[in-house]
Amino acid sequence: MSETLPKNFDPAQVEGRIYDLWLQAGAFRAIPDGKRPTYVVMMPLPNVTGALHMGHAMDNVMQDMLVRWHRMMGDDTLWQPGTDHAGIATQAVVEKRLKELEGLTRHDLGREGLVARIWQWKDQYQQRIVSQQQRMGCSCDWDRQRFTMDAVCARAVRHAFLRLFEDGLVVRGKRLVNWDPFLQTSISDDEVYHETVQGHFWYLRYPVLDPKPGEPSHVVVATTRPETMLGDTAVAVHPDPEGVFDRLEAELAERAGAGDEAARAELEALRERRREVLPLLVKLRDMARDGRHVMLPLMERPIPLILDEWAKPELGTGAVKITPAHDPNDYDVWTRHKDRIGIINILNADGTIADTAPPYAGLDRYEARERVVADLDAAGLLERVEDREVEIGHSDRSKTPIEPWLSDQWFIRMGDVEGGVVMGRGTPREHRAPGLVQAAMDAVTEGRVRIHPERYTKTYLDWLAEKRDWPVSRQLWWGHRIPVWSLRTTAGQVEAALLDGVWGEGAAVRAQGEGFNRALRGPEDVAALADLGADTDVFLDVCLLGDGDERAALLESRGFERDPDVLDTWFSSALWPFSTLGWPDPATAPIEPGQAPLGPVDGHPDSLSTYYPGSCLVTGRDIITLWVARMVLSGLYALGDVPFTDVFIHANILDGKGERMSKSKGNGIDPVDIIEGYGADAMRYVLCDMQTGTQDIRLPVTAICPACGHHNDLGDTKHGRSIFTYRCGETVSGRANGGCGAEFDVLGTMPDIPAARLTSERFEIGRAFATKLWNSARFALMNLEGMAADEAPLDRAALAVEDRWILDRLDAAVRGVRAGLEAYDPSGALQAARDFFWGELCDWYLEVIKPRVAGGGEGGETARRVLAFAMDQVLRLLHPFIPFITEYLWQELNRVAPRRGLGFADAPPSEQLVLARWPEARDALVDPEARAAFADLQSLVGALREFRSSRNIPLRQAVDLTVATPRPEAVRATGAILANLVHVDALVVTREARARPGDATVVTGEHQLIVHDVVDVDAERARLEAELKRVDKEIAICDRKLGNPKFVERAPAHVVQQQRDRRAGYEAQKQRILDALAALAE
RNA sequence: GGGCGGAUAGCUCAGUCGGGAGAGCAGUAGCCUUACAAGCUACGGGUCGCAGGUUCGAGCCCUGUUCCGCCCA
Repeated sequence: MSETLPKNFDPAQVEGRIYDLWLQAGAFRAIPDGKRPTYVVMMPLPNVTGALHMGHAMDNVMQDMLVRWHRMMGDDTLWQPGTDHAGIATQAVVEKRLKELEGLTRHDLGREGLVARIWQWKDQYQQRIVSQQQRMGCSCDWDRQRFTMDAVCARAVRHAFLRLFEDGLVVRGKRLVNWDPFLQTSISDDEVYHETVQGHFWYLRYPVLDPKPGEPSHVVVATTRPETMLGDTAVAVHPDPEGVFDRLEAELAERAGAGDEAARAELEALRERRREVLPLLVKLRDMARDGRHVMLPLMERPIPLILDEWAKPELGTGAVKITPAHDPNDYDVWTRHKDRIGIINILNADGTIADTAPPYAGLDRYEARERVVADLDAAGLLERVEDREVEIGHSDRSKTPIEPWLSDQWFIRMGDVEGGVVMGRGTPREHRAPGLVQAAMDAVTEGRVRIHPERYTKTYLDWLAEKRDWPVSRQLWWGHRIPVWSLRTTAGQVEAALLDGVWGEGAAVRAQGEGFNRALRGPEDVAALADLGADTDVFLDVCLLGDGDERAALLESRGFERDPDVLDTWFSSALWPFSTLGWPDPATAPIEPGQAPLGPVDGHPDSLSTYYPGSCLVTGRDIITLWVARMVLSGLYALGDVPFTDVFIHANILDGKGERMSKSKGNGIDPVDIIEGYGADAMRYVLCDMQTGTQDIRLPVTAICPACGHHNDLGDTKHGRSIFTYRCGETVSGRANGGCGAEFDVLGTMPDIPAARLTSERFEIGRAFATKLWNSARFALMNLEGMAADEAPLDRAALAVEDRWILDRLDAAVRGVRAGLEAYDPSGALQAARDFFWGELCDWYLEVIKPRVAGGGEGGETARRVLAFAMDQVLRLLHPFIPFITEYLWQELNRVAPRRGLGFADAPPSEQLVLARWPEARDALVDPEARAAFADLQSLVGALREFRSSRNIPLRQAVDLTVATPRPEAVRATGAILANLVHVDALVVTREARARPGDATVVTGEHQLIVHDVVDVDAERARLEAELKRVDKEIAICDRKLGNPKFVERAPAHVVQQQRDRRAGYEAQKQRILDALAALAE
């Protein structure tokens, strides 16, 4: 027996070599052949802000698992890699570094200079990301790598934008946006997070103008942001305060009547409040009806009292100040009262007060707040101040408070459009949909896109159902610049000459303004603008397709200006499933040298028609609204078809405390650290094993002290100077654990404190599994060395019962793995593979065949054939989960036993496992008889092991055994195995047997084992009596059920029968135990 | 405020059709049994969050409730 494998598996030794092998074999390349079914996964492009963390590792491993599985099933498989430019996030990171390292701002560098810097950053991180993915084993087609701002994607962006523009789906407008005064850009709702902070509620007194007798001298309004009063244009009260109180009281009374104590208390409070404020609110309502005004203090501006349901009689003072330009709700009020009230923007882009509020102009908003409060107080107009918790929206990008702000923005119309929207124009699938969002909703409700787990369908539909317009402009320099040239003018000044030379292919012209948005297709449409009235404000907007279009210069010479903004990153991400494939024309896609061609080549069809629509999108649930929905509607709009048929939502990665893992929180683990500590396969194994479909994944984080190497559980380690540093060995729980006391940092950004590597001991499970696989393969290879190279069909009649059994179990595993993968249940799939490999192949089959393979002869040869086959199948089944070690062992197996088919079950050879055929379920392997025989054997072995253990009889000490069983032939057939596994000397198998003095009796299932000459009467009696008690308990449970007439009457017959059989079995066991006790007494 | 998840062994999690609660890790005891001590064998360990209900029978179905997490407003 020669050693064919090193004794220990060293992942670092093999992973790089194996990955190179795959690359050299071109195993990951997608080459359209127009024949095989395709399987396409579009990588949720990681952004180039920074390196990948475990969350990305999860996402990538799930994709690789699916992709490798489908590749082995013979599909023409494409896993499309790439990265995202992530507008705000990346620009913010680069700007921050610029400031920190060089003390420069973006304005010092200028637009081009900053963008050049960001490209450098992108190059660096893209490389890092790709290397991380390769370390994980990702089987992407690297020859097709894309970046959302590369030439291929940029062209798609321009085409998509132009088409939307032509269709009137790109609209400009002043809208209230979430403004980040720090980054000076608007951000989407998705980029805002809310934080509850201690704030105040200021009660302000606005003097009533010319109060009549009986009227109040002031109206009191409450606000959490007093500086916004500078932009107030009205005070609103409810049009029917009595009605509101009546309705609320009725509701509460009903709940109180039903015994709800809280409702009773609320009702009391409400009645009290009604007595206090209702008369005043009624008076104010009447004053509002009368068209009365109040004086806005400090600004000395009269503003009207208006009636609007937004004013809640039950809240605050019942009267509410209206600041349309700085509050979304007030903005809505304004839209309802446009004719009577104004809208005044009091903030500059940087968060200082604008010159629309002269006394405070130039002050920062927070300084202004203090001044306004002080001035009101001095004027006797500050009634009181309450402490109060307030929710403040923060920018996820800059972590600073955002302001609702009125600004010029571009939007994509998401809702239904009169006449509908043409989807997939110019494609065979061209059709009309009511609107973009509706199309995306229909795709899911009609099952053309299926979301797994299914419950996330609701998340998707609920979000889309709001049909909100999509704000797509970002006041940034990094991104796809909006290709629109605009001229602000009036209808009377528009002349056709302005657009001379602009009409034609690749350009679209629209005129937009208050209440209109017209397509201009030629000079006659320009002339028709006259009907708007000469003084009407008009934006002439020209969208150009080409980057180098000389019409741009022409327009600029006529006073048009290019929009300075860039598109929201998600705009280009939404096109990812087809922009990467060369849409709109793969044949002319501007790919880089060395990349896979996208157009038709040598009779191969083009990539776009081959790989669109794709198959599965794999991502986390937070991306459902941001991205999945937008990809679906973009795909439908551009190509008339969905971008994928399935969406697999996987778990998020949390730390030991259940907090989401992230680099910036200091609990983020770099997958490369795990790979270096445990191996890529170990990492992948654990991630797959923990992906169960319901739970997020908790990984207790361990920091390795850079000073002494001690492992610190971050959930139980004391902080150092900051929340990102810890002290080695100092525990919160007070447990001493032998650390060195040195302080370390977990972010890697503290200049004077060494950084700790973060890891998680949870991955030991994966390493243990890899080791087990390694060792079992070593055993197999040792025994297979010198095996015949031919593949003559194996004589089925020569199969031993254990051979038939293991093949039966293998077939069950093949079915189980497939079922798990098909159900997007990686944990279940892996469990099926593991239970077979470890629990059946290693624990039983390998042990059982040892004497056969050692002894040689025909039986040994058969065992070797079955062993080779089983290992072959195990490696295939495990490959999608743990690709490196399986591929390595496959190479070894190929060397030692190149042919592994059995004749009645084939194992098609393949040089590389990555391209080997996936095992199919085979009815020929199903063998219930062998399964039953082996179940008996396992039961007997288990019983004897337990007996040996309880009586401290070591395995080296042989025993003589008589087995009494209702199936003596079957048990006799496995007798040699039994004897070998549990060291039995003389074995007798009969139908009935009686213990002799000095014997011990063990009862298991239907069998009775009599172990001879192991005299220890007291121990034996104690053991039997314990057994008797246990069996009596079981009988009692059965009796309780069977004694219940309702059970016997109503439960299904088979359940009742099962209970009776069970009772009979225990009764028989009891009798044997009693006999044994009696024999003991003799 | 609305929606979705979770709560099962010390820890991390499974639990399919409603019909005797499982795995891994940790723990205890014993094993260098000719692949594997990162292993093998055996054992101990559970009021299935709480309260009701449906049912012959509930971890599973229904209602309510507490706590935790996420999403939306």
